[in-house]
Amino acid sequence: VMILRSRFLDARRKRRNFSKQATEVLNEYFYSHLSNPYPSEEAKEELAKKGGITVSQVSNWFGNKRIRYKKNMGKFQEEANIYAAKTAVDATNVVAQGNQANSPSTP
Amino acid sequence: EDKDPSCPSEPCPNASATQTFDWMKVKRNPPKTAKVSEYGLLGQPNTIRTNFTTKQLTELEKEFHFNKYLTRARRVEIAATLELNETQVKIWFQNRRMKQKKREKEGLAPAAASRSAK
DNA sequence: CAGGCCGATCAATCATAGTT
DNA sequence: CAACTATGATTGATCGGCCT
Repeated sequence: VMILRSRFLDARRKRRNFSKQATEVLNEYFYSHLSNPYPSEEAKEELAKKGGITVSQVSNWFGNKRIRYKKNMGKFQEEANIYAAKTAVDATNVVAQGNQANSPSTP
Repeated sequence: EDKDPSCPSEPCPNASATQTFDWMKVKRNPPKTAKVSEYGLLGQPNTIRTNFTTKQLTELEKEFHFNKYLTRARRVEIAATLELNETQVKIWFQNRRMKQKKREKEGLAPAAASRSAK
């Protein structure tokens, strides 16, 4: 019951915020898949590559993002709109029809 | 205690643009680590995750290096020695193995990257 | 059918980086 | 510079699936 908070005084926690681009890539995926923000292992690898971080970091990011998002959805509305608009630009190519397919490469 | 944690008495009028998907409603059951027989009666169930002491972690770590997998007998023994549930010991080993695997994986990928750089 | 393991995830918390 | 917030990582424990 003592102050055994010395659980891990390890210096392994030299956190460094992700690069702007990494966050960009992650948020883009998150908000464009808001209905199911659970990237597959393959998707995580790709996100990791694009963001210049590790797969574990991608997993951590999504884990934290999901929990924090649902914890306080209101706080993310603004962010959601920003990225929603971003991904929308990608579809403005074919303004002729409302194509819902958002998976460029799906055999 | 049968109540609906979400929207007590209204069909949830999805406010703005973004709606509420299933994953946002996911709720985990509270840890059953609680032991009604320990303090006399319920009241303060260990609703939170138990914090292992440094001593317990040290012992578990030692055992892990001895054997990555537990035996029923070993488990009972360790649980008794460390004053933990057999389940807690079991779970610790499972998590530990996953952690080990993760570390190995992370320990190889960077190696391959530095290989080309050198 | 019960019990253990895996892989993924949750959820709470720690410790620090970045803001105000 | 202190106080507060945002964020990455850690970890005990849960969930679903598979195997024995």
